[in-house]
Amino acid sequence: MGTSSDGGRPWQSYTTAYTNAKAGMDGVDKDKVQRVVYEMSKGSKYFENEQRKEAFTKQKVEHLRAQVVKLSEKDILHFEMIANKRILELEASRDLSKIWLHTDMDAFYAAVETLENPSLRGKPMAVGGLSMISTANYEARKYGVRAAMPGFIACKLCPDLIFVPINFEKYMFYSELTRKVFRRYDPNFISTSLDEAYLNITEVCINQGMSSDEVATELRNAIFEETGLTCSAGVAPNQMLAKVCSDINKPNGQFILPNDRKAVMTFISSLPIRKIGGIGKVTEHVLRDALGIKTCEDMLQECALLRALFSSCSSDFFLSVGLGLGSTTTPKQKMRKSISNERTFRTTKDESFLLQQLGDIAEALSNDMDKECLSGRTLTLKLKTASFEVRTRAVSLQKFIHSKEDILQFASRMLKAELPLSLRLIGLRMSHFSDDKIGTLDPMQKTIVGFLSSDATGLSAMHIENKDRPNIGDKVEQQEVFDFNDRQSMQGMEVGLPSIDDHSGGRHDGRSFQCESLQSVCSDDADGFNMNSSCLDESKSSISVEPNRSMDPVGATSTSSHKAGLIWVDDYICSVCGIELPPSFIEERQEHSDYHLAEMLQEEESSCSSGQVARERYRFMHKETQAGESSSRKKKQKVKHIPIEAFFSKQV
DNA sequence: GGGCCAACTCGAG
DNA sequence: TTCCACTCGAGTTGGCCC
Repeated sequence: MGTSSDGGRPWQSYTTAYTNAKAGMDGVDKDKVQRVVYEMSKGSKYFENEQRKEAFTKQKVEHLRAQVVKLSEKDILHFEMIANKRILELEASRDLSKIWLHTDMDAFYAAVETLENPSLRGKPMAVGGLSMISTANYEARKYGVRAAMPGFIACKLCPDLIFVPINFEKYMFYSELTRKVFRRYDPNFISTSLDEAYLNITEVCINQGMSSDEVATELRNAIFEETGLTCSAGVAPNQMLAKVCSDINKPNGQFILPNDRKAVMTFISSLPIRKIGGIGKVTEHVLRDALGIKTCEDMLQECALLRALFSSCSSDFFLSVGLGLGSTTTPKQKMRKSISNERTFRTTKDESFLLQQLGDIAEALSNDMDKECLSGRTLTLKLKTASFEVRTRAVSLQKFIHSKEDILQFASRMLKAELPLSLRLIGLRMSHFSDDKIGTLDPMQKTIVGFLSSDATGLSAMHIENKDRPNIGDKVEQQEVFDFNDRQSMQGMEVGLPSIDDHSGGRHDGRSFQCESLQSVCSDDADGFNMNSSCLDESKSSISVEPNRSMDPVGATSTSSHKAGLIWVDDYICSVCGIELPPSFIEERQEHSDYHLAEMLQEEESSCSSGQVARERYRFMHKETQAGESSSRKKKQKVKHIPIEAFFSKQV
């Protein structure tokens, strides 16, 4: 982003959610749009935050590249064999018997506003405000104006742009009209938003003796007659492809992909991965720059790398994309999982103002919950600082709440624990709803939180007011001493293979563990949060060691190889747990061996009366290898399995 | 080993 | 002059506990 390598055109590398092409933007001078966006953004806090985020993505890319370099030819062949086997399995699951139709209303909000106010017709118009645009009509898109773009930037691109405020009631009314039409074709249609839906039109095609092309035309005509609005449609053998197809002939058009394997594979071969739902800016960047994957076909070409570097569920998703596979079933009715309310305001550190905002948000959230008869027990506070850094703090309660008073009580505690802080956004989210809607069940009856808590008011997992000593639940306070960005930047790399970079003991919770153990190690210090680093390192393993005991390193090493009994079956598979690691991943294999050694020592410890020898041996080995922290990750990877249908948002 | 938890990222519309 | 939203779902992690 704006480096010396950009040839004096730094805006070309500044990409946002709104600098990519969208329907109706084919003739737009992309370079000009990017330059304007860049010029209006550079130097701002927002811009700086975007730079930080991009730096983290680049770290991910570099990490993956390093892993690729380490793979030997033998490794590649090995993973290619596994990937090819998986491709055959996925291919066998291909279902070409269903016909799915995806509809997408054309510039929905803008079209509704124009329908109700015809004087807007033919003029560039956007729904939203100076801070953010929700959608823009096709006249505005010719200037590069589009959804998710700040209004003040849109004004620069199109000085004559007309702004219309959002009116959700109107959009919901028209959305319901479209749904009445959808029901005629598929009573169980899947609505993904006010203006999009998936319909299984298999039966309609068979029963009415119509082609999918004819059904799509008829449906679009019906929607126009009922609403006066146009929409686009895509037809394909599955939902993923139908969604891609509906974008091809936008606006007011349709595209039919036949239920034929050859047609699907031809269609998918040159399709950019960014067109696939679930692959966004970050994933595209990582796959392109680390593995050279640009099209869906590339996913199959690089199947060995995908299998080697990502978890099985991630690589399954990528391979499915390469094969043009997607969901062909209608899921059961989904229940709401959370409800939230947030608002942005002018950056301030005025405590009374922030608490006033919090009260308003709590009231709005409570009203929204009452409308849906919801009552929840997990309350999450979201904060956005002046530098656009987002923080969240959550509390799980002993009772289900929904009233403004209850919400505000717990939200205020969390907010006050963070102040003083300069903020630009506050949000509240409620989750873990009661089954009986607004109810009085005791949710903590079988949970450990209630066991830990002595707080009769309901605050259990947090101990905000207790600043005197560290506590397992003191996540809010411990956050203060932890640079979460550093940790988070590496988080996405920990897929498929254990990370060699992370010996820190984990994230915030890892630190909280360290702080807790310091209570015994550094008991002289009244304030558990001001430990120096050496003290933290010392406490890492949370073991107190008697100084006079000694350990024979040779003996310890031989125990490692002998008693853990770890061999690599077929050069790749751990004989103890079955996890797969290529021979060239020397450090990772060493970590893995250490993990099993630690396991073995733990067993030894439990059968030994004092356990001291085993602990010291472990401590010695741990220090020698600088490893052992990623062991639980390996365990998780081994057992984790997510069905392909459920995996529609990837993790990288 | 598995469920739960808190804090976080990513993506969508 | 104005200066980058809001809502929701789904995934990850390490730690805790039974």
